[in-house]
Amino acid sequence: MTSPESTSPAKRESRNFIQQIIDNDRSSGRVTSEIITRFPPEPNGYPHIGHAKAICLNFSLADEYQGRCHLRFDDTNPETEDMEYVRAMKRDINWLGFDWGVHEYYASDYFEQLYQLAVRLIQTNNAFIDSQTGEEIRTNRGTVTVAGANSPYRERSIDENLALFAAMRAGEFPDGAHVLRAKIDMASPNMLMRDPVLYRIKHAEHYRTGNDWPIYPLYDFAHPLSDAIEGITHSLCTLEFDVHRPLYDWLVEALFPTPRPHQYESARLNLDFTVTSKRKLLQLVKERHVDGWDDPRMPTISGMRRRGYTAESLRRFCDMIGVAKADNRVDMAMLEFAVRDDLNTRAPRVMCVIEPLKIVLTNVPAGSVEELEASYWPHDIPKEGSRVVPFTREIYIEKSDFMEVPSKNFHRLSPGGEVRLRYGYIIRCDQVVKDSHGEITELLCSVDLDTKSGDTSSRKVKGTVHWVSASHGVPVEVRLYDRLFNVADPDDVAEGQSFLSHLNPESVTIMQAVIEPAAAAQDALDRYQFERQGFFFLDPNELEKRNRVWNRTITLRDTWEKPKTPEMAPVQKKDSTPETPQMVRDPLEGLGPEAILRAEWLDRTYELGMDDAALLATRPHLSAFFEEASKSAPSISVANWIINELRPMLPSDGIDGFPFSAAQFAAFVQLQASNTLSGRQAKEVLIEMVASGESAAEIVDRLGLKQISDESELLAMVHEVLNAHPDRVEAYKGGKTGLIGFFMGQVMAKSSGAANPSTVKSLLEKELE
RNA sequence: UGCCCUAUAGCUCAAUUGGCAGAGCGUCGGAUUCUGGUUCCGGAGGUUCUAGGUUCGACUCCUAGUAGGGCAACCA
Repeated sequence: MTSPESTSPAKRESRNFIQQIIDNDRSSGRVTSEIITRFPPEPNGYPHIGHAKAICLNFSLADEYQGRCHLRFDDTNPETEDMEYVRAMKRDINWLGFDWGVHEYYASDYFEQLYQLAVRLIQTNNAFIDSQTGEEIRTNRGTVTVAGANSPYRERSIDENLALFAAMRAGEFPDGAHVLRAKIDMASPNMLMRDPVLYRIKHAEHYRTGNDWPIYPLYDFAHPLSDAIEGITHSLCTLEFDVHRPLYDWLVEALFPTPRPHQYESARLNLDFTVTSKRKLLQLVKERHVDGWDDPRMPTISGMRRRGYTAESLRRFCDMIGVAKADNRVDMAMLEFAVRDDLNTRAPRVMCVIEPLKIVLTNVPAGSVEELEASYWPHDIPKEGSRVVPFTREIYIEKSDFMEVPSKNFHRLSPGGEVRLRYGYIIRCDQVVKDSHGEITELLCSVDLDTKSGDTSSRKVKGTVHWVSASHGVPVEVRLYDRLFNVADPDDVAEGQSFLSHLNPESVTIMQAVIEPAAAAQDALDRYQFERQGFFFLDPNELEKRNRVWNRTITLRDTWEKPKTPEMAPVQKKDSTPETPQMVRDPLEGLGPEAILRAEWLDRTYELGMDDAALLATRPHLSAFFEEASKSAPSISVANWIINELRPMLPSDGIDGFPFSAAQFAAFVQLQASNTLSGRQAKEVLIEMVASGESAAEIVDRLGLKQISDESELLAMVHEVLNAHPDRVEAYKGGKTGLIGFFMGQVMAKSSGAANPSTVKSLLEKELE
């Protein structure tokens, strides 16, 4: 600790809250085995970007800790599930680049085991067969504000329950006749704990177990127990399952020994301009608003793959957005960045004109074909390879690269203007040819033959455009995709409206383009950047039908002439709504008459202030302790220490008693009030007192604690700290006075918290003059 | 109206657990460029939801509020 370098350790890589939990579990010994996570989809739909987040989370975490991640299909509902979805899920996880190895599981494989666990729950009187109708169960569950009522069948004998459950399993009852319920608490404020249903009768064919089972477990039963069966250590799910956690723990604790799995919840992903609810995606497909689950506009993994997104970019995106518990809505720009960044170094460049405008190069002889060499890669990407581009008298350029009346800053072609043909020559527009309607049909241009590409002495022009030979170019279909919805949050709709009303009618545009021959050849790749246009991917579905159709994966970033939104000028500050002036709150509000009297008395007698007085007045166990301790220590200090420090250390607010007497506590407060201990040391002592019940004096003695107030001793430390950080001293003198906190922290650390802070502060201020 | 979760830059997240409020994306400006791409450099952007309190020091602890989200399927 003496070397100055050691005081500024390399900045630690930031850890999300789940990584922190796992780190803790390992260092505290809660988990001694390897880390085992799981990804548990229900096979009832195609995986989408939200699944991708969960897949990346679970598999990456397992990878990071050299554990493993199971793939488990949560297939306990026979009515919605299908093998098709299992296949899609497995294919997409693999495509994303993750491998579950041999650890492929199905909740349906546990049906027998789960059944036996349910029997055990009945045997231990933790579950019963309820014969109420679904309607009755619902009404008797109560509401969020009123407690439910026990089922009349709740006290059936264990034997009767066992017999009934066996008969259910044997298929002797019709759907809905009985259910198995956990016996927990119909008055619980958590609705999930009001005797939740564990098993229901359902005579339905399951896609894997066929008609073997007339009863099926529910998620709340199957999920935690499947986790326990597989030895999952960390079971991650989305936020809305947080209310299920007590039930998860209840079941696992009732049926499994330690170590048990634990559930942790994080926020689901919301992405701008799209929807991810399974119901809505299904509706888009069924009502043919899109072309199927893998329509390139869909946020499904298969859709994004077909559009040309890469697995790497999706993984990168998931990494970028992180994991937290706050509801979120991720900016599309984040995804687009990840995609472009990956594609930039991955996709060779070719030229394709999407909206052709014919150009006749008047000084190029008809029939001449010059073969121009063109690199597949720009100068800044260290990859090799090139192709030949035919240059002929008639070529196409992009319609938008010509303006008859150029706007300011337009530096492409205009009458009399010049532009460079990429990999070719500089041309000048000599004449604009129009038809009888005044529509431009072609441009007559002349080539400056001294300006061939690669000629370093060649002069420079502002603009460079892509082009394709009219005679050698190949016609090809391209599909340009835009966002599926035209508002950021399609779910945000007025009463009676559907998210469909926000569908973007122009989310796809089909164009007949002309592409350079190299990219249309048999040995051409399936992914290119069309220069100045974007990244394109050969549609795999069309390719199977022997059609070459290019999907635009994403445009290039375009910083030219952004349409400025009208209200751009004054940056809208978020409304801080100071409309309602903060009311001066009465701390006594809501208190009973005797509590008010008591609070007023406490305030008067001890000069506590009404806030603290009210708090103590409503907590008799605290105020008794306070009054007793106040006999031998300053009352305000006692109150502050009780309210701010002691109380949060005690379980259930200290209502179950204190680990020491009020007199002992007073002695402790006195130690600090008399300046024997610094505030920091005092906190340390208090923690020890709560943990061990030792007296403050004993702890102070044992740990050798004593506040350092001696100025010369402190000054030495101050000098040491300042000398160790000349750069920061400089910064401080330059006006960065917030650094006083840094210096304070350094001195406090050096003295192990023993330094008298006010003395240190004044010394520091004096030294830094 | 009960219980639970959440709130830090425009967006998504950090802040070594009480000690310099930072990063990526976006945005704006400049340099480079035969892609208005890329790359490089720089700037702006903060009442850490609010109001009190504890502390030498609070995003972090205490009190009271506010706002958003979740929970009352025999779905997952």
